[in-house]
Amino acid sequence: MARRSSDPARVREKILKLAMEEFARTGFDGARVDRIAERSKVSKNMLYYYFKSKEGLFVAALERMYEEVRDQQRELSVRAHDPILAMKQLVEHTFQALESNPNAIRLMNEENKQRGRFLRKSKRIRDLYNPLVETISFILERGRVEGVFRPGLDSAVVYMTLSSLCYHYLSNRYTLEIALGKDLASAASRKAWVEHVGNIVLLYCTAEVPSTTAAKTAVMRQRATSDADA
Amino acid sequence: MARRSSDPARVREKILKLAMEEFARTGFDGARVDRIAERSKVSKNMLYYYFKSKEGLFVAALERMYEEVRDQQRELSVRAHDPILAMKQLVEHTFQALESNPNAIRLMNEENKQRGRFLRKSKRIRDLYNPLVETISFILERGRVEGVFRPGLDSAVVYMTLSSLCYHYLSNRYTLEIALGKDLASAASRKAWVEHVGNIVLLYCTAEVPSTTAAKTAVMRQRATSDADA
Amino acid sequence: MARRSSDPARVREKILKLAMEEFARTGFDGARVDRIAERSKVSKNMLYYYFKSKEGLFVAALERMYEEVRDQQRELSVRAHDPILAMKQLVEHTFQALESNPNAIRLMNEENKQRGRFLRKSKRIRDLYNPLVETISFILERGRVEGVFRPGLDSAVVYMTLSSLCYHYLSNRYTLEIALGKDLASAASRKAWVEHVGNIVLLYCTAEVPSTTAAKTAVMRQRATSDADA
Amino acid sequence: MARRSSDPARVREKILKLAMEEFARTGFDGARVDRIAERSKVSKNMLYYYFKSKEGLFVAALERMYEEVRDQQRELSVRAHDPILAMKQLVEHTFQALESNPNAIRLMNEENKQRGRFLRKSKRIRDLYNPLVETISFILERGRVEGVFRPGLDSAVVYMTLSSLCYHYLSNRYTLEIALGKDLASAASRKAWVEHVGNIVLLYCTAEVPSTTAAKTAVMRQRATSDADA
DNA sequence: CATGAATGAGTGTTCATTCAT
DNA sequence: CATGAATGAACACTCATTCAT
Repeated sequence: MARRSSDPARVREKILKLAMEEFARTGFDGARVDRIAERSKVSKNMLYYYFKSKEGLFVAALERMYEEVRDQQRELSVRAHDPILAMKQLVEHTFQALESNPNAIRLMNEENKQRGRFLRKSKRIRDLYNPLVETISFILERGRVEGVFRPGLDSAVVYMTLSSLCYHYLSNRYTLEIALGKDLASAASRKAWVEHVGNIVLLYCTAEVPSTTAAKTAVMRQRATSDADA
Repeated sequence: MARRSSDPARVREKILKLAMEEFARTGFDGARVDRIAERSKVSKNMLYYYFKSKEGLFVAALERMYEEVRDQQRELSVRAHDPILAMKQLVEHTFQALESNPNAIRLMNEENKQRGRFLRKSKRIRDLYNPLVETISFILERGRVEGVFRPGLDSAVVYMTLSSLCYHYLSNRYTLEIALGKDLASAASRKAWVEHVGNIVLLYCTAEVPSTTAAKTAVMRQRATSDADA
Repeated sequence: MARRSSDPARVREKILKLAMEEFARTGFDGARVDRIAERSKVSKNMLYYYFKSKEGLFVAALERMYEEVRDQQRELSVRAHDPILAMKQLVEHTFQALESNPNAIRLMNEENKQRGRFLRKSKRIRDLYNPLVETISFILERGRVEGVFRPGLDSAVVYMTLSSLCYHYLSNRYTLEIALGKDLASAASRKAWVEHVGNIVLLYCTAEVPSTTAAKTAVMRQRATSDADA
Repeated sequence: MARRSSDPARVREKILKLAMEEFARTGFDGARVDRIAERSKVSKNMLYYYFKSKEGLFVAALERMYEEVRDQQRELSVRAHDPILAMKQLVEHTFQALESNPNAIRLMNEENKQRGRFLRKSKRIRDLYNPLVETISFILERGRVEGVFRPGLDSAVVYMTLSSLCYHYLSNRYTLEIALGKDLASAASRKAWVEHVGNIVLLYCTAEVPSTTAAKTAVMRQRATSDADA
């Protein structure tokens, strides 16, 4: 009913959404406050009223992004299945999450480019634990108990391994294509890579444990197929 | 006959060097033409005379960076040794090369952020083949012949695997540290990761080939040690 | 029936106090309405409710300042003593009043800078008579009757003389220090100046009246001492 | 012949002139860079090209003003005449200089309001000696030798006395008019004040020296006339 | 009386780029 | 080849003021 736009929380939200897009698309330096204001149909000063500065807006956008990622990973937890399947699904899910969230990748890259300077300003982000590592721990433990994974595996190492392989493919697509002369955007190419990542992670988790022969063989059979596609 | 001003090629070189630094440090949008001019002690007009525009300068800097990377990889070719050792050395060398060349990482990230927009403008870069993939092919072939690596391995996949794992650790250090709550900058941490990458790549190359037992066992022994460190 | 919020008059007062400070410190243009609101812990709207505009607030602050100055001068009236002593005390008091009231100086300067534009808007200020001039009249008259001051002295001229000499020393301290290369902030320097002003005013009031020899000699004795200090 | 405006020095000069006006009229905070740029018909960036910042421009304007004042006082030195006449002329000249230079007064006031913060930034200003004090020294010395002035006079005190009395009349005209209910702008009023200042300064210089009776009597005769006018 | 949210014109400053010499 | 001076659009940010509740 009011002439002025209704709900402050809604306005904040709209600004934040558009800010995430702008910052992801152009980086912190490339982002234009004017553009964010214009697109969110809010006058520039409101933007400063809510977020105090361009930096403040960026930090808020980062925080929101981290929350979204965490929530997404929380709801899609794959604790149910058998360890090997669970791990494969986890890889797939991680890849898909990153793929469907290009803004997250770009914001993280931006943050790394700035040497974590914005991260350091946000208590909220530091307190956002990553449920993925926990999920991995859970799967690793079950696998160990069931005798398909070897003992002594570090969930952090597994996390870094699979996320590096997923993230880099998506993040560095253009320079990889130059280096390899291949198209990485095709569905086939992506599918093959996800399978490759799953294989390699499982290989690492099952390696050298004698009784895993059956599992490993299954894994390798899949890999053989997918590698041929790539 | 010679003028006192240092010859044009040298000037170009100096500009390029400072431009690489500036672009790597601050990204394309954050980079300031004035700063590059000032630091290279060349008037701004010279900069435009040689490179036509900020974009032109960025492309030239990218080209130069790719050449340097290629040359570095060429001279350190590890074709000599036995396949398993060669692969391990290749991983180490790749990591070290990236680590000692943070500008290269940042420029590549920048280029990916811009969706390859500058890359596309440079014929020279597209023509720059990457000797690393060739080296990997060579090692894989020798490994296959010697019976330590399984057949059917794709050098591109191996390349992507090892470079993802090395690159991501260095490039995304800050967000990884947030996600894991660990310090990735320590020498111990880096060493453990390089060994982990070596292990995982070798695991992939030797997997499921029955006769590789000896090789695999050797690999795993090392891994056991390094994993304990991490 | 009473609301918990402190009564309007008190709020007005608080705002006014903080406004005087802000306007004195930074001038009209430098003053920030937000800052005044924040410091007086009153919402900006209240400020506009009470004073209508930034100008209105400034005028109110000016008025209040003039009232304070007048009240201060009223309560410290020195009508009691013998004329020469009274005049000396008046000078001292004037200097001290200005010195302890730097805001008054700055607000007056601001007002003069604006060519009296705000003064003209305030009937109240125009109606505020200055008791100082009256006091001077009183002292001059008594001095004339007692034969120590010469006749025909204009209280306005005496007022302007002594206030110029006191005011300027305090108001233009920084540029005077540049011009003279001296420190005017020291206690010794200030004391010497006040004595000098007293001497000069008395010299003017007693000049050339033959029978004043005694008074003049006394004055000069003091001057000799204080001039030596300066 | 050139399309772009001819002489850099001329451009700088034009900017400076307009800047002095703007700063004098509105003070530092009230001054608008845009306005200065527009009036001097120079694009805003040129202004920053030459003076680096609004502050830089203000400091430059202050410097220029001090130079002008010094030059003006230098050329009009009154060292020639007999001491009493010389002093009277000096007072008149000082008053006229300030009166014809309202920008100087306003810039000095501004500088004092800012507590000398700009002055401190300028080595040039600190090095600009004030020839006025020297002239006063000269006159005082001659007066002492001729026996019309008493010995032990401090040129700095005389300088402060006369400049306070001249400056304040002009600088604080509006608040003085309020305090006194008089018009200070009229020619008669100004003339009377200048004579008063002359009288008072001479009184101070000649006071209590027995043999000066003649001189003093002359002075007082003039004063009697002028005081009647006021 | 009192408040949080909103406005829009402006505020000092910077940028990549070009011109005349 | 080389330079100092110039451009103009943009940039992040701020201000006094007002509206709806």
